[in-house]
Formats: sequence, C-alpha cells, structure tokens
Amino acid sequence: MAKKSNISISVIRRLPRYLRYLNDLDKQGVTRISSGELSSLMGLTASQIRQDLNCFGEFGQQGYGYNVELLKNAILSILGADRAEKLIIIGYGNLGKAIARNMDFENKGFELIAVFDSDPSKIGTNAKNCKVLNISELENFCHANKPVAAALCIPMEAALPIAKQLIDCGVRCFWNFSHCDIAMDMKDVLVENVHLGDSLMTLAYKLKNL
Amino acid sequence: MAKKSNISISVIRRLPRYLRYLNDLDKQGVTRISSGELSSLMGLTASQIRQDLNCFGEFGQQGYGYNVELLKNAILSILGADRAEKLIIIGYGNLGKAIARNMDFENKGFELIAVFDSDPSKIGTNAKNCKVLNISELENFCHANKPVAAALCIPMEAALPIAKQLIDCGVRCFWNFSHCDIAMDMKDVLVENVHLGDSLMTLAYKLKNL
DNA sequence: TAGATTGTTAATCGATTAACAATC
DNA sequence: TAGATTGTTAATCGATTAACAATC
Repeated sequence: MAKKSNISISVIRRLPRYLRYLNDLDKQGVTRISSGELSSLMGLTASQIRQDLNCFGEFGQQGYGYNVELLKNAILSILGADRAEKLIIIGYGNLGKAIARNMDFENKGFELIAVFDSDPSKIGTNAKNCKVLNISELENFCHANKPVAAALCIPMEAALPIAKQLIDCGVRCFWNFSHCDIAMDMKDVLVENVHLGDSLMTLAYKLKNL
Repeated sequence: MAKKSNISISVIRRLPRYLRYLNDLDKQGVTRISSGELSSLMGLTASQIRQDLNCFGEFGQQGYGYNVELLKNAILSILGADRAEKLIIIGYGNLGKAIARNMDFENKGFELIAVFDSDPSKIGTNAKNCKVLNISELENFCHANKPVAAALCIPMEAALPIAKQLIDCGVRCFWNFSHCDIAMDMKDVLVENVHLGDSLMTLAYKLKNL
C-alpha cells in the first residue's frame, strides 16, 4: 500500500533522530539493519519504527531488513533535507553566531544566504559563507533575493515586529528562538518555536521529582 | 481530590508555556482569568487547561476562574523553578556564551556557578556572574562545589566522555546541546536533549509540505 | 526450502475533548 | 439567588504496541 496522507507531527519529529542513527551506522560501514536492531539501538519498539516508515512507503525487505544508505536517503528526501531553501538569520549576537557557524544548514534543507544585525561593529563582517548586513537593508535584500525562511535570534520585543516585516517581504517560515510564541494564527506561515527556557524548566521538574 | 501520582511528560512540557502567558498577564495587571479566556489566548482547549492543572491540585474557584499570581506561583513551584540548583556550563563557544549570558537561570530553578573551557584565551574571563575555568579543574571544582546539573555546549565527540566524567563527579542532570543522544540508559541520570538540527529539519518538512 | 523480518491489521493504551454536577 | 466556571467523569480520538500472514 503506502503513503498515508495525514502524517502526525509525532512521526515527523522522530524522523531526524532516525536519520542521525542511520548516518552513524552508514559511517561505521553498516549496510543493513532490521527494525529490531535499530529499535534496541534507539530505545524504542520495532513496531513503532515499522509503523513510522510505512507512513511514507515500503523501504524494507522481508527477511532482510532495511538497507541503511537507501533508508537514510529516503528519510532525507521525506524531510526535504536534500533541498536548499534560502534562509536568513536575524540577529548576530552569541546565539545567531552559534547557529550561523555551527548549524549544518546544507544537510538540513536550507542554505544560509545572509545575516542581519543593527550593530555597526558587526555589519560588514563575515558570517559562515555570507555577510552580516545592516537590518535597514532587510526589505531590499528580501525583494532581491527572496529568502523563504528566517531564524529569529533576537529579543522577544523585537521578534513580532520583525516577523511581520518579513512576512510582508514574502518570508513564510520562521525558526524562532525569541522567548515568545509568534504568529500561531497566521495562515500559510510556518513557525518552529525553540523555547530553551521551557526546556530548562522541564529539566528542573525532572530534577525535583528524581 | 487532587495530586495524581503519575504525571505525563506531555502535561509537564505545557507548564512552562502556561507560565509564560501567566507572567505576561501578571505584568499587564490582569489578576484573574478563566480557563476559557486563557485557552483562547493560547490556542488550546479550556478542558485541557483544567485537566492539566488538576493533576496537581485545585487552583481555581467555581464561578470565578483562576487568580493569575497564585496560579503563576503554583506552577513555578510545581516545576521546581523557584529553586536554585547549582549548574555549570561546559564549553564557552558561541552557544555556551549565548546561554550563559541570556538564559534566566534564576527564574528557572538553577544557579549558574561556573563555566568550563579548554581555550586559554577564554579561561579566567568573566561569564555572567562567574568565572570561566580551565576544564582541567573540573573534578576539583565539582568535589568542592557539588554542582548537580551541567549544560553541555560542546561538540558531539566530547559530549560522552565529559558526561561520564561529570557523572563520576556526582552530576546527575544534563542539558545536552551536543548533536548526539547521551546516557538514555543510565539510571538516576536525567537528560534533556536539545537537538537544534532536528528542530530545523522539522521546519524543512513543514516547508516542503506547505 | 526454512528462517527471518517486513508490512499491516487488530488490540491496547494514553491523551484530549466534551459534558455536567458541584459550588463559588 | 442566578450566572459563571470549576473539578471531574465519561466519551472520543489518536498513538503505540502486539500479532501474524505475506514474502524475501
């Protein structure tokens, strides 16, 4: 059969993790793996792995298991991580720098094309493979270069106005690190909120209830 | 009734978000709110809010709703965010710096007591309210100061050995930013994995399937 | 072929939503 | 009191796990 139409977000969020393990296996020279082996490696059930994968097609072979490289590439393609959607970073503080320098955009579906900041001492310097531009040039840049995604590495107060400006410039996709929820209601606007503070508090709870 | 014994992680992960909204309301001078009002503000059901809160006790009043300040403090206490557990940061690269400087540890249950790095140019400099120390001093420091938690802002290769060393020093709680899963199997060791790459790939998927 | 392991259906489990009696 | 809104139970929905026939 194959290809369910409505894939749940729970399944999607597991795919990048499968990918990490498959990449490791591939690097180690492992060519095939069964759902059972992978499940004990990752600490989940074989059933779940098979169910997850069968949302998208039939990638295995009875009696054999899964070909590591083939499955890896299939998941890359399912996630759209084999593409190069234009992304800009707003804010070149420590977090913006960390992301610009360390995030492997190319293997995750994006291409970093520019960074923006308002600090004169940063403007004109080199980020990863691109320049740090003045935030005042944002609109011109967007109209000329049409980025589809933006990583918001700016304080909470700045996030909503900048997001609105970006939406007007055609940006449809936000990776939001500012400590607020943005634009949950705007149609056709995608937001992935990363709330590091929420994550830390979850750890506080676990610690308290250890 | 009140106080269920086994609270699901889904409920816990919603609490910090409730807290953010309650903090905002409190700052705006709002003193009471009903589950209905809060639910439309946050984009979820009133039923879910009431169910979530009733895992921990009865914080509302029929016909009135919830007192904002009271509920805010209740959630702070449930999460253990009103404590000050000693935390260290390993790695003072851009990410370590971003977290040291911008994370509001005091309101999230922790106290940052030291940062460690191996780079001589960083050692001895001042982080937020503490020093950057030589990673070679890690064991001595831990035995003297007994941190319970560590934020791992180091590359993947370094994460596991450092985590093991820290566990031997009594650290039981990891906030892991390195691009690997650590120690899922070790008993009594808590890990909150933050996989920024996984988050970005989820965004890639959403974008592809927009 | 026999053994292994998938794809897939059915059963279970848990989480969310709806409903309403209790009560402020 | 009457209106509002909780706390809580029951109903629904979705996700995970188990089981097994299909098949490599």
